[in-house]
Amino acid sequence: MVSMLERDMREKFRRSGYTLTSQRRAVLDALRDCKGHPSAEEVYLAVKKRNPRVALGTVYQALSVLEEIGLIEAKHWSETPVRYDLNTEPHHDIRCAKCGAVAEIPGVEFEDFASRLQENTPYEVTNASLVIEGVCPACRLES
Amino acid sequence: MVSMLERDMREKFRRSGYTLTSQRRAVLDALRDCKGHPSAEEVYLAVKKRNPRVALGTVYQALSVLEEIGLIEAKHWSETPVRYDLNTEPHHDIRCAKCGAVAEIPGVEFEDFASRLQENTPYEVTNASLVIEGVCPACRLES
DNA sequence: TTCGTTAATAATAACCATTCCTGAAAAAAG
DNA sequence: CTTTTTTCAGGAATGGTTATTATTAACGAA
Repeated sequence: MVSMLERDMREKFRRSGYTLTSQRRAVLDALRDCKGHPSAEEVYLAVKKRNPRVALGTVYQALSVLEEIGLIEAKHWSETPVRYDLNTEPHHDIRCAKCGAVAEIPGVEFEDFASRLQENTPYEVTNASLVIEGVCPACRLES
Repeated sequence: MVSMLERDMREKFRRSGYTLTSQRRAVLDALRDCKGHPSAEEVYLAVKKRNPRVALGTVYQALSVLEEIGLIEAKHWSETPVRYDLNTEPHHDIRCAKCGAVAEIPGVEFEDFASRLQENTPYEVTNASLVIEGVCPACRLES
């Protein structure tokens, strides 16, 4: 059985004109396995376990392509580095300002809000993402 | 007449324990004059016109302090560098992905949405900002 | 298939926004 | 005024990301 994700991936590559190389697939696989929100460096390390010859620059380029065709999403929290996330169900991520732990926030409908943005600007809204920061329960106990 | 902003500024400095130095004031003034959303470098250049001896590092440190005490807001768009904004009325900024022009989007109530976030996560939400990107009318005509 | 063309990769150097470090200066406290 | 603490200027260092270049792989046409 071919997964939903698998078909979506092939379709998006086909439409974009980019080729689905083994490196790009490896980056996608790494993001799928790694449940968290890895940085480019972390993705690089994960990919390297399978294929030691891959270069960090290739991972950056792959992440950029995957984001462009909408398979993944880049989260620009106030701290560097940028972290990446599979672009699956609509959800929001909150990041602990102390320990960096990332959790998802479900059940908050953002799409209505986003569409109302479009009604209030002459710009063509291409991307509206929510960057949420907070303190996780564990870190709250410590302080 | 002492402006609202002036009083707010003094109050926030008093409460924070930081000293209101001429450099920090100059950075705040630069942000007030510069209607756009300047980068640290741009703020540095503006400040330097008045006081050529100021260092770039000082501007970074001042921006960091001003953000910490809530006088300004840092906008982390997907493109570096970080851009800064006076923290006045609640509003959202949209940034053109092509030319970088920034415009405000009014009349979209975000606070209700943000407070609902808190109900859906065990994290203590400290900051929720909206990062919106799009294409401005001028750039849309060109393409 | 084979040739020619284009796209993608590996390796590494370069870039640049930001942070760190040091001694000097200024401000606050006593 | 003296001591203590904070802030600053100048510059070096850091680190995430991008650019460069030669090589390799994928694609298309004959």
